[in-house]
Amino acid sequence: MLNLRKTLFCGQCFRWRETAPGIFCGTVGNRFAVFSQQDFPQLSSDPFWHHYFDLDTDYAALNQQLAALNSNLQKASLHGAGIHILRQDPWEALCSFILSQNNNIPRIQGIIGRLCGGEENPPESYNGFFQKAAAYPFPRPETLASYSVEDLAPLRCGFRARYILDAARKVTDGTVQLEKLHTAPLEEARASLMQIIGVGPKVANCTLLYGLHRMDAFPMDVWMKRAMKRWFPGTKPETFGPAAGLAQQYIFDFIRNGE
DNA sequence: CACCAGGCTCCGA
DNA sequence: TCGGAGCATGGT
Repeated sequence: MLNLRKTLFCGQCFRWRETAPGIFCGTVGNRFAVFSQQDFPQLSSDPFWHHYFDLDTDYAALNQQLAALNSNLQKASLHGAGIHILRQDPWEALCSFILSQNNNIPRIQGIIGRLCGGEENPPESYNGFFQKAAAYPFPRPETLASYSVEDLAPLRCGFRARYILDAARKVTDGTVQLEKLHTAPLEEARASLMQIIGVGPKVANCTLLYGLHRMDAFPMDVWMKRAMKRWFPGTKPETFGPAAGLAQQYIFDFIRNGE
């Protein structure tokens, strides 16, 4: 059973807000939504949200596979049960994780909110719940490609501004073809993304996992290195198999909220 | 005031 | 190829 709060706030996406206890507001594509946990399973009948929340994937089966590999991973997967890997827009995921580097989640949310315009232009209210969830679509790469670093100054994203612009240009001119990365070999897809200034292995892997639903991608960072050393000494990411990305998300969530 | 934040680039050995 | 400073900004 999908857990909305865990799924939306485990660090895989940045445009949702819990505007009141149990009330989640966010924008996906050009749809602004207000959900609560009770909206499931009714939500699953809507094809758009069904796809976004990845309701066709058998997470129970994946959990069992992961839990069987290692007792520590079993703990992490129990703690993370209910997390789904969202099917986010590749471009939005790429931008989000470029902005996430050397940054923290609240500030990432703020920057992305400003990038989408919702922080400066909030609708008057939405069922009384609206606070600062950005009810505006994520800007397209063609739009951002026409901007300059100075134009992005109001975002206050610092040195990441030129990275965003380089990403926008390379996606717009076809240097990086995001849709092709769905089926490209993992290493090839990673190398393609790393043509972008400011995109290293971590950002590339996060883009693949969260933006292209490449469950085989394993974002390795300082957190994960620490976790691997502590809980899985001598283990390599490949050990986690085709659901390595999901394992990574469980472990990340476990470090943040469990442990 | 120091330190940190889901890293990456650049530079020097 | 490897290690470490520097990077802009905001929060604690």
